Amino acid sequence: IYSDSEEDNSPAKESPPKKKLFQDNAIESKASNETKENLNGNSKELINRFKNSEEILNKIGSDETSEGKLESPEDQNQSLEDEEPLDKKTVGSNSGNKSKIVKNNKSVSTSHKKVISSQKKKMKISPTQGKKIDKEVKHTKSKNDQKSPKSKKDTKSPPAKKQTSNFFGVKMIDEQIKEKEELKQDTEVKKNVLKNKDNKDASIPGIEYNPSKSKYHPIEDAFWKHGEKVPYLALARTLEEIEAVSARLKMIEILSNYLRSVIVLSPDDLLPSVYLCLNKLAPAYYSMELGIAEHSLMKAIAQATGRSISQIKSDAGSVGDLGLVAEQSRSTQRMMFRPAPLTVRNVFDKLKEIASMSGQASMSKKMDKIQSMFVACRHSEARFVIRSLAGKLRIGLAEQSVLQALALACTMTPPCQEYPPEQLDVSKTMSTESFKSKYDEVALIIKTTYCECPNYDLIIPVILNEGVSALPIKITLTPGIPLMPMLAHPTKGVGEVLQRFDGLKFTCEWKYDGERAQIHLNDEGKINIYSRNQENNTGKYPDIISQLRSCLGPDVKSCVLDTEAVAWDKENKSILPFQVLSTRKKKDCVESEIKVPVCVFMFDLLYLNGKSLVKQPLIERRKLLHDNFISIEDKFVFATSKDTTSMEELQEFLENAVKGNCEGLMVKTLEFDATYEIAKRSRNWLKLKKDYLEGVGDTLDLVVVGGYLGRGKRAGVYGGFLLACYDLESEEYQSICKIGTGFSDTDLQKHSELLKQHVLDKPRSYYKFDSSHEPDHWFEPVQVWEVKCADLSLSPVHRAAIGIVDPEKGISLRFPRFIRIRDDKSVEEATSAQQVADMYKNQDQIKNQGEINVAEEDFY
DNA sequence: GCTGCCTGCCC
DNA sequence: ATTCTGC
DNA sequence: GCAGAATGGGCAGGCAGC
Repeated sequence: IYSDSEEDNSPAKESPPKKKLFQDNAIESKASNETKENLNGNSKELINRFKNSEEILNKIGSDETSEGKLESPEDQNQSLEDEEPLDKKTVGSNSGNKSKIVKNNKSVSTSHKKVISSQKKKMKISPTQGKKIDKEVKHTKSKNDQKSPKSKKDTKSPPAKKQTSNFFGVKMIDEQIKEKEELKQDTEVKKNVLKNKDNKDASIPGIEYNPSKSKYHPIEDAFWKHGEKVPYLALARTLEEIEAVSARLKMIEILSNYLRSVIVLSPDDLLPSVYLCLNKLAPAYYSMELGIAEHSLMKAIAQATGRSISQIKSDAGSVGDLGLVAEQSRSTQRMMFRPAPLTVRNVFDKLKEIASMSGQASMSKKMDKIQSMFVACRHSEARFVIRSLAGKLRIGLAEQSVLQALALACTMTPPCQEYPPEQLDVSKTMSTESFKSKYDEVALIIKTTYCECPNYDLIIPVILNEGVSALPIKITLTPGIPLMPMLAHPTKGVGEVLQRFDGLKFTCEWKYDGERAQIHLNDEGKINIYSRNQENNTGKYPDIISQLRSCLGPDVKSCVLDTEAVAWDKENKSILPFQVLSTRKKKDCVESEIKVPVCVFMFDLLYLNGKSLVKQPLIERRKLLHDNFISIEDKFVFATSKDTTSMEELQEFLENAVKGNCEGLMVKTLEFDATYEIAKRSRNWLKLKKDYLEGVGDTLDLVVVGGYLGRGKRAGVYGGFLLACYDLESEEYQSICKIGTGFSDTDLQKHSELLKQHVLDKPRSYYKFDSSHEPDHWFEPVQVWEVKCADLSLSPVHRAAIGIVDPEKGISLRFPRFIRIRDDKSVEEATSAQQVADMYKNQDQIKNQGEINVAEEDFY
């Protein structure tokens, strides 16, 4: 493995003098972006690529023209209205450089002001007060930043997720008022922001619904009556309260209060309520997709509000959340008729309808549907409807907490009682300890059931009709229904593995770079295959299905196997890269047409002949696996494993796994804590990969050339960046990857502060990139970052080392993450295109393939 | 019928 | 996938 | 250490628009 960091440190190495960057003579832009010939990137091609190093390639349209066009003119007409003073201040305190920034990014900054202004109006806060909010938001931020280590505790400011600070205005305001604001005030203002309601909204029944109040009464505190449909506003209010809190126990309590009301008053709405909280439509294996995401959603919002897409887009950029944008846009709308209030079931049904639409013109039908929902939204409903459509609720509560809340609700207010129920709050009638132990018991039952049968359509009715205690009897692990898979924790080295499993028996297995495949065989001989996320992959693997029988032992009637499906080169008996596997067709595959064969590596057995094995330790499950299944070359084989506790052997085994084209190792206890009980612990295994090790793995030093405005908790800073390597030959900065992980919150603050001083109004002519990666802001090349990755890949869109390994494809990074700033390197000393190409060619998998090719050539 | 964009799902 | 953070 | 939420590359599938 080529690790450049050390070599590069020696300044002796070619360090090109900073010079002719701006001489155009040398630039003979080889960027011949004529797109062209196009075979589609099919698998055969990829395989060939690994067999012969010369081939034909396909190209996805490139365009370097992205240089010029920055923003559409329409945004520039926005009136500045009453924010003028704020605007002036913002610009005024900028140094010359910065005022240019503001100008260049007019669309972003003006529209942002607009959002702020609408917030102000909504809150009925005078302009001065409004400014104060901005200040204070920033105040906490910078405080966090400056003395993070020490004052971490007292900067208990509202969570970042609620902040919508002005990206550009922030700094100067901060300087002006840096003095003495109390954090307490800050918190209070924040609270007001969240609680304050529109006058217009004040008349809406249910607006005061508050599931977070203490001693919540499921009947009296609800604002709808027994037998009525649950108003969507009740759920929206619940989600709002949850979002305003960061303590998970509190979130669970809030949600459980809402659920208690639903259970008592409107049990039929429990199922849609749960689904809406999870942002799911159905079990994953039903393959129900909305087919709507950010782009379509922006279009829908634009249409519904009569604004332009680019306005919506730029608001989304500065606010960091489409849901909030929608909520704010909506309030400016005047409506002739007030549509009927939304109900929970109503919203859920509409989402399902949207998902079920397909075929010609389905997109515009979906748009209509979204708009009809949108105009019926009141108060915060729009925020959550839009987020549901976007696929993320982002309230700090998800699957595990929903299950926990369900458990709490069912414990306090047991389902299936007559109305009015006798038991509304069981915790009042028993000791704290006995309540707690009952609660734990219920939670474990619900979670276990869910893990063995992740299907709320089955679980919720049983809870409602027969109670939680019926779950373990009625709903059990069944072949044909996927179960949650065991996952693994990353570990930083052999040392950490030995430390964690100190004194325990454990086994190590090669970690294959393929796709998780859970293979089910039921009593009737029916076979199903599920992905790691319970998607139904049965139609994707007819080859596995037709070959499964040959690997079954004589006594196997039914089973569930845990395996990894890996692209397989039969001739050379070797593993092909993940990228090859992923070119396989996904739907309705026909065995005879399969271009990428797979080999299945079996590593666990979860069910055999009618019996669940999840409570058995791995050592037993593995024995059953080996006793009942037969290894078939090229088709079904057991994962290579080794039981050892010797550090040296472990190390060596890891090296071998990497040489064998594997990612690393999986390490699992055999006896102690060795069951497959996901509900108790879902990451019970360890994974050990080469690139986790400190100082090992591929590391590159890359130049930051662009930034993307952050979303959610990254609103107000850049959430991701575009990185480039430097090509000495052409003096180009060639895009190599985007990066968005590895940063602490402080890192992000600092990066944003620095880089916003180097914003360009258009990319430099020597930046090479694909238009699909156009950042929100371009930067001057001013900083080098050390970045780690797991692999280098040939990329259809990135341009690094284009023309060296492949005439039309550049190189990109798999799993890129930020390590640190390299202040000791100038941008021209960044990893070069040639070095990138060398690193690509030096990868074990490429070399392995290369050796085979060489051998073949010799043979002929 | 072809292409490009968007989406969802693998990692 | 990786990584960071509040609890 | 869990749970959740930020974010990555890259593929096939599907629809819109030509």
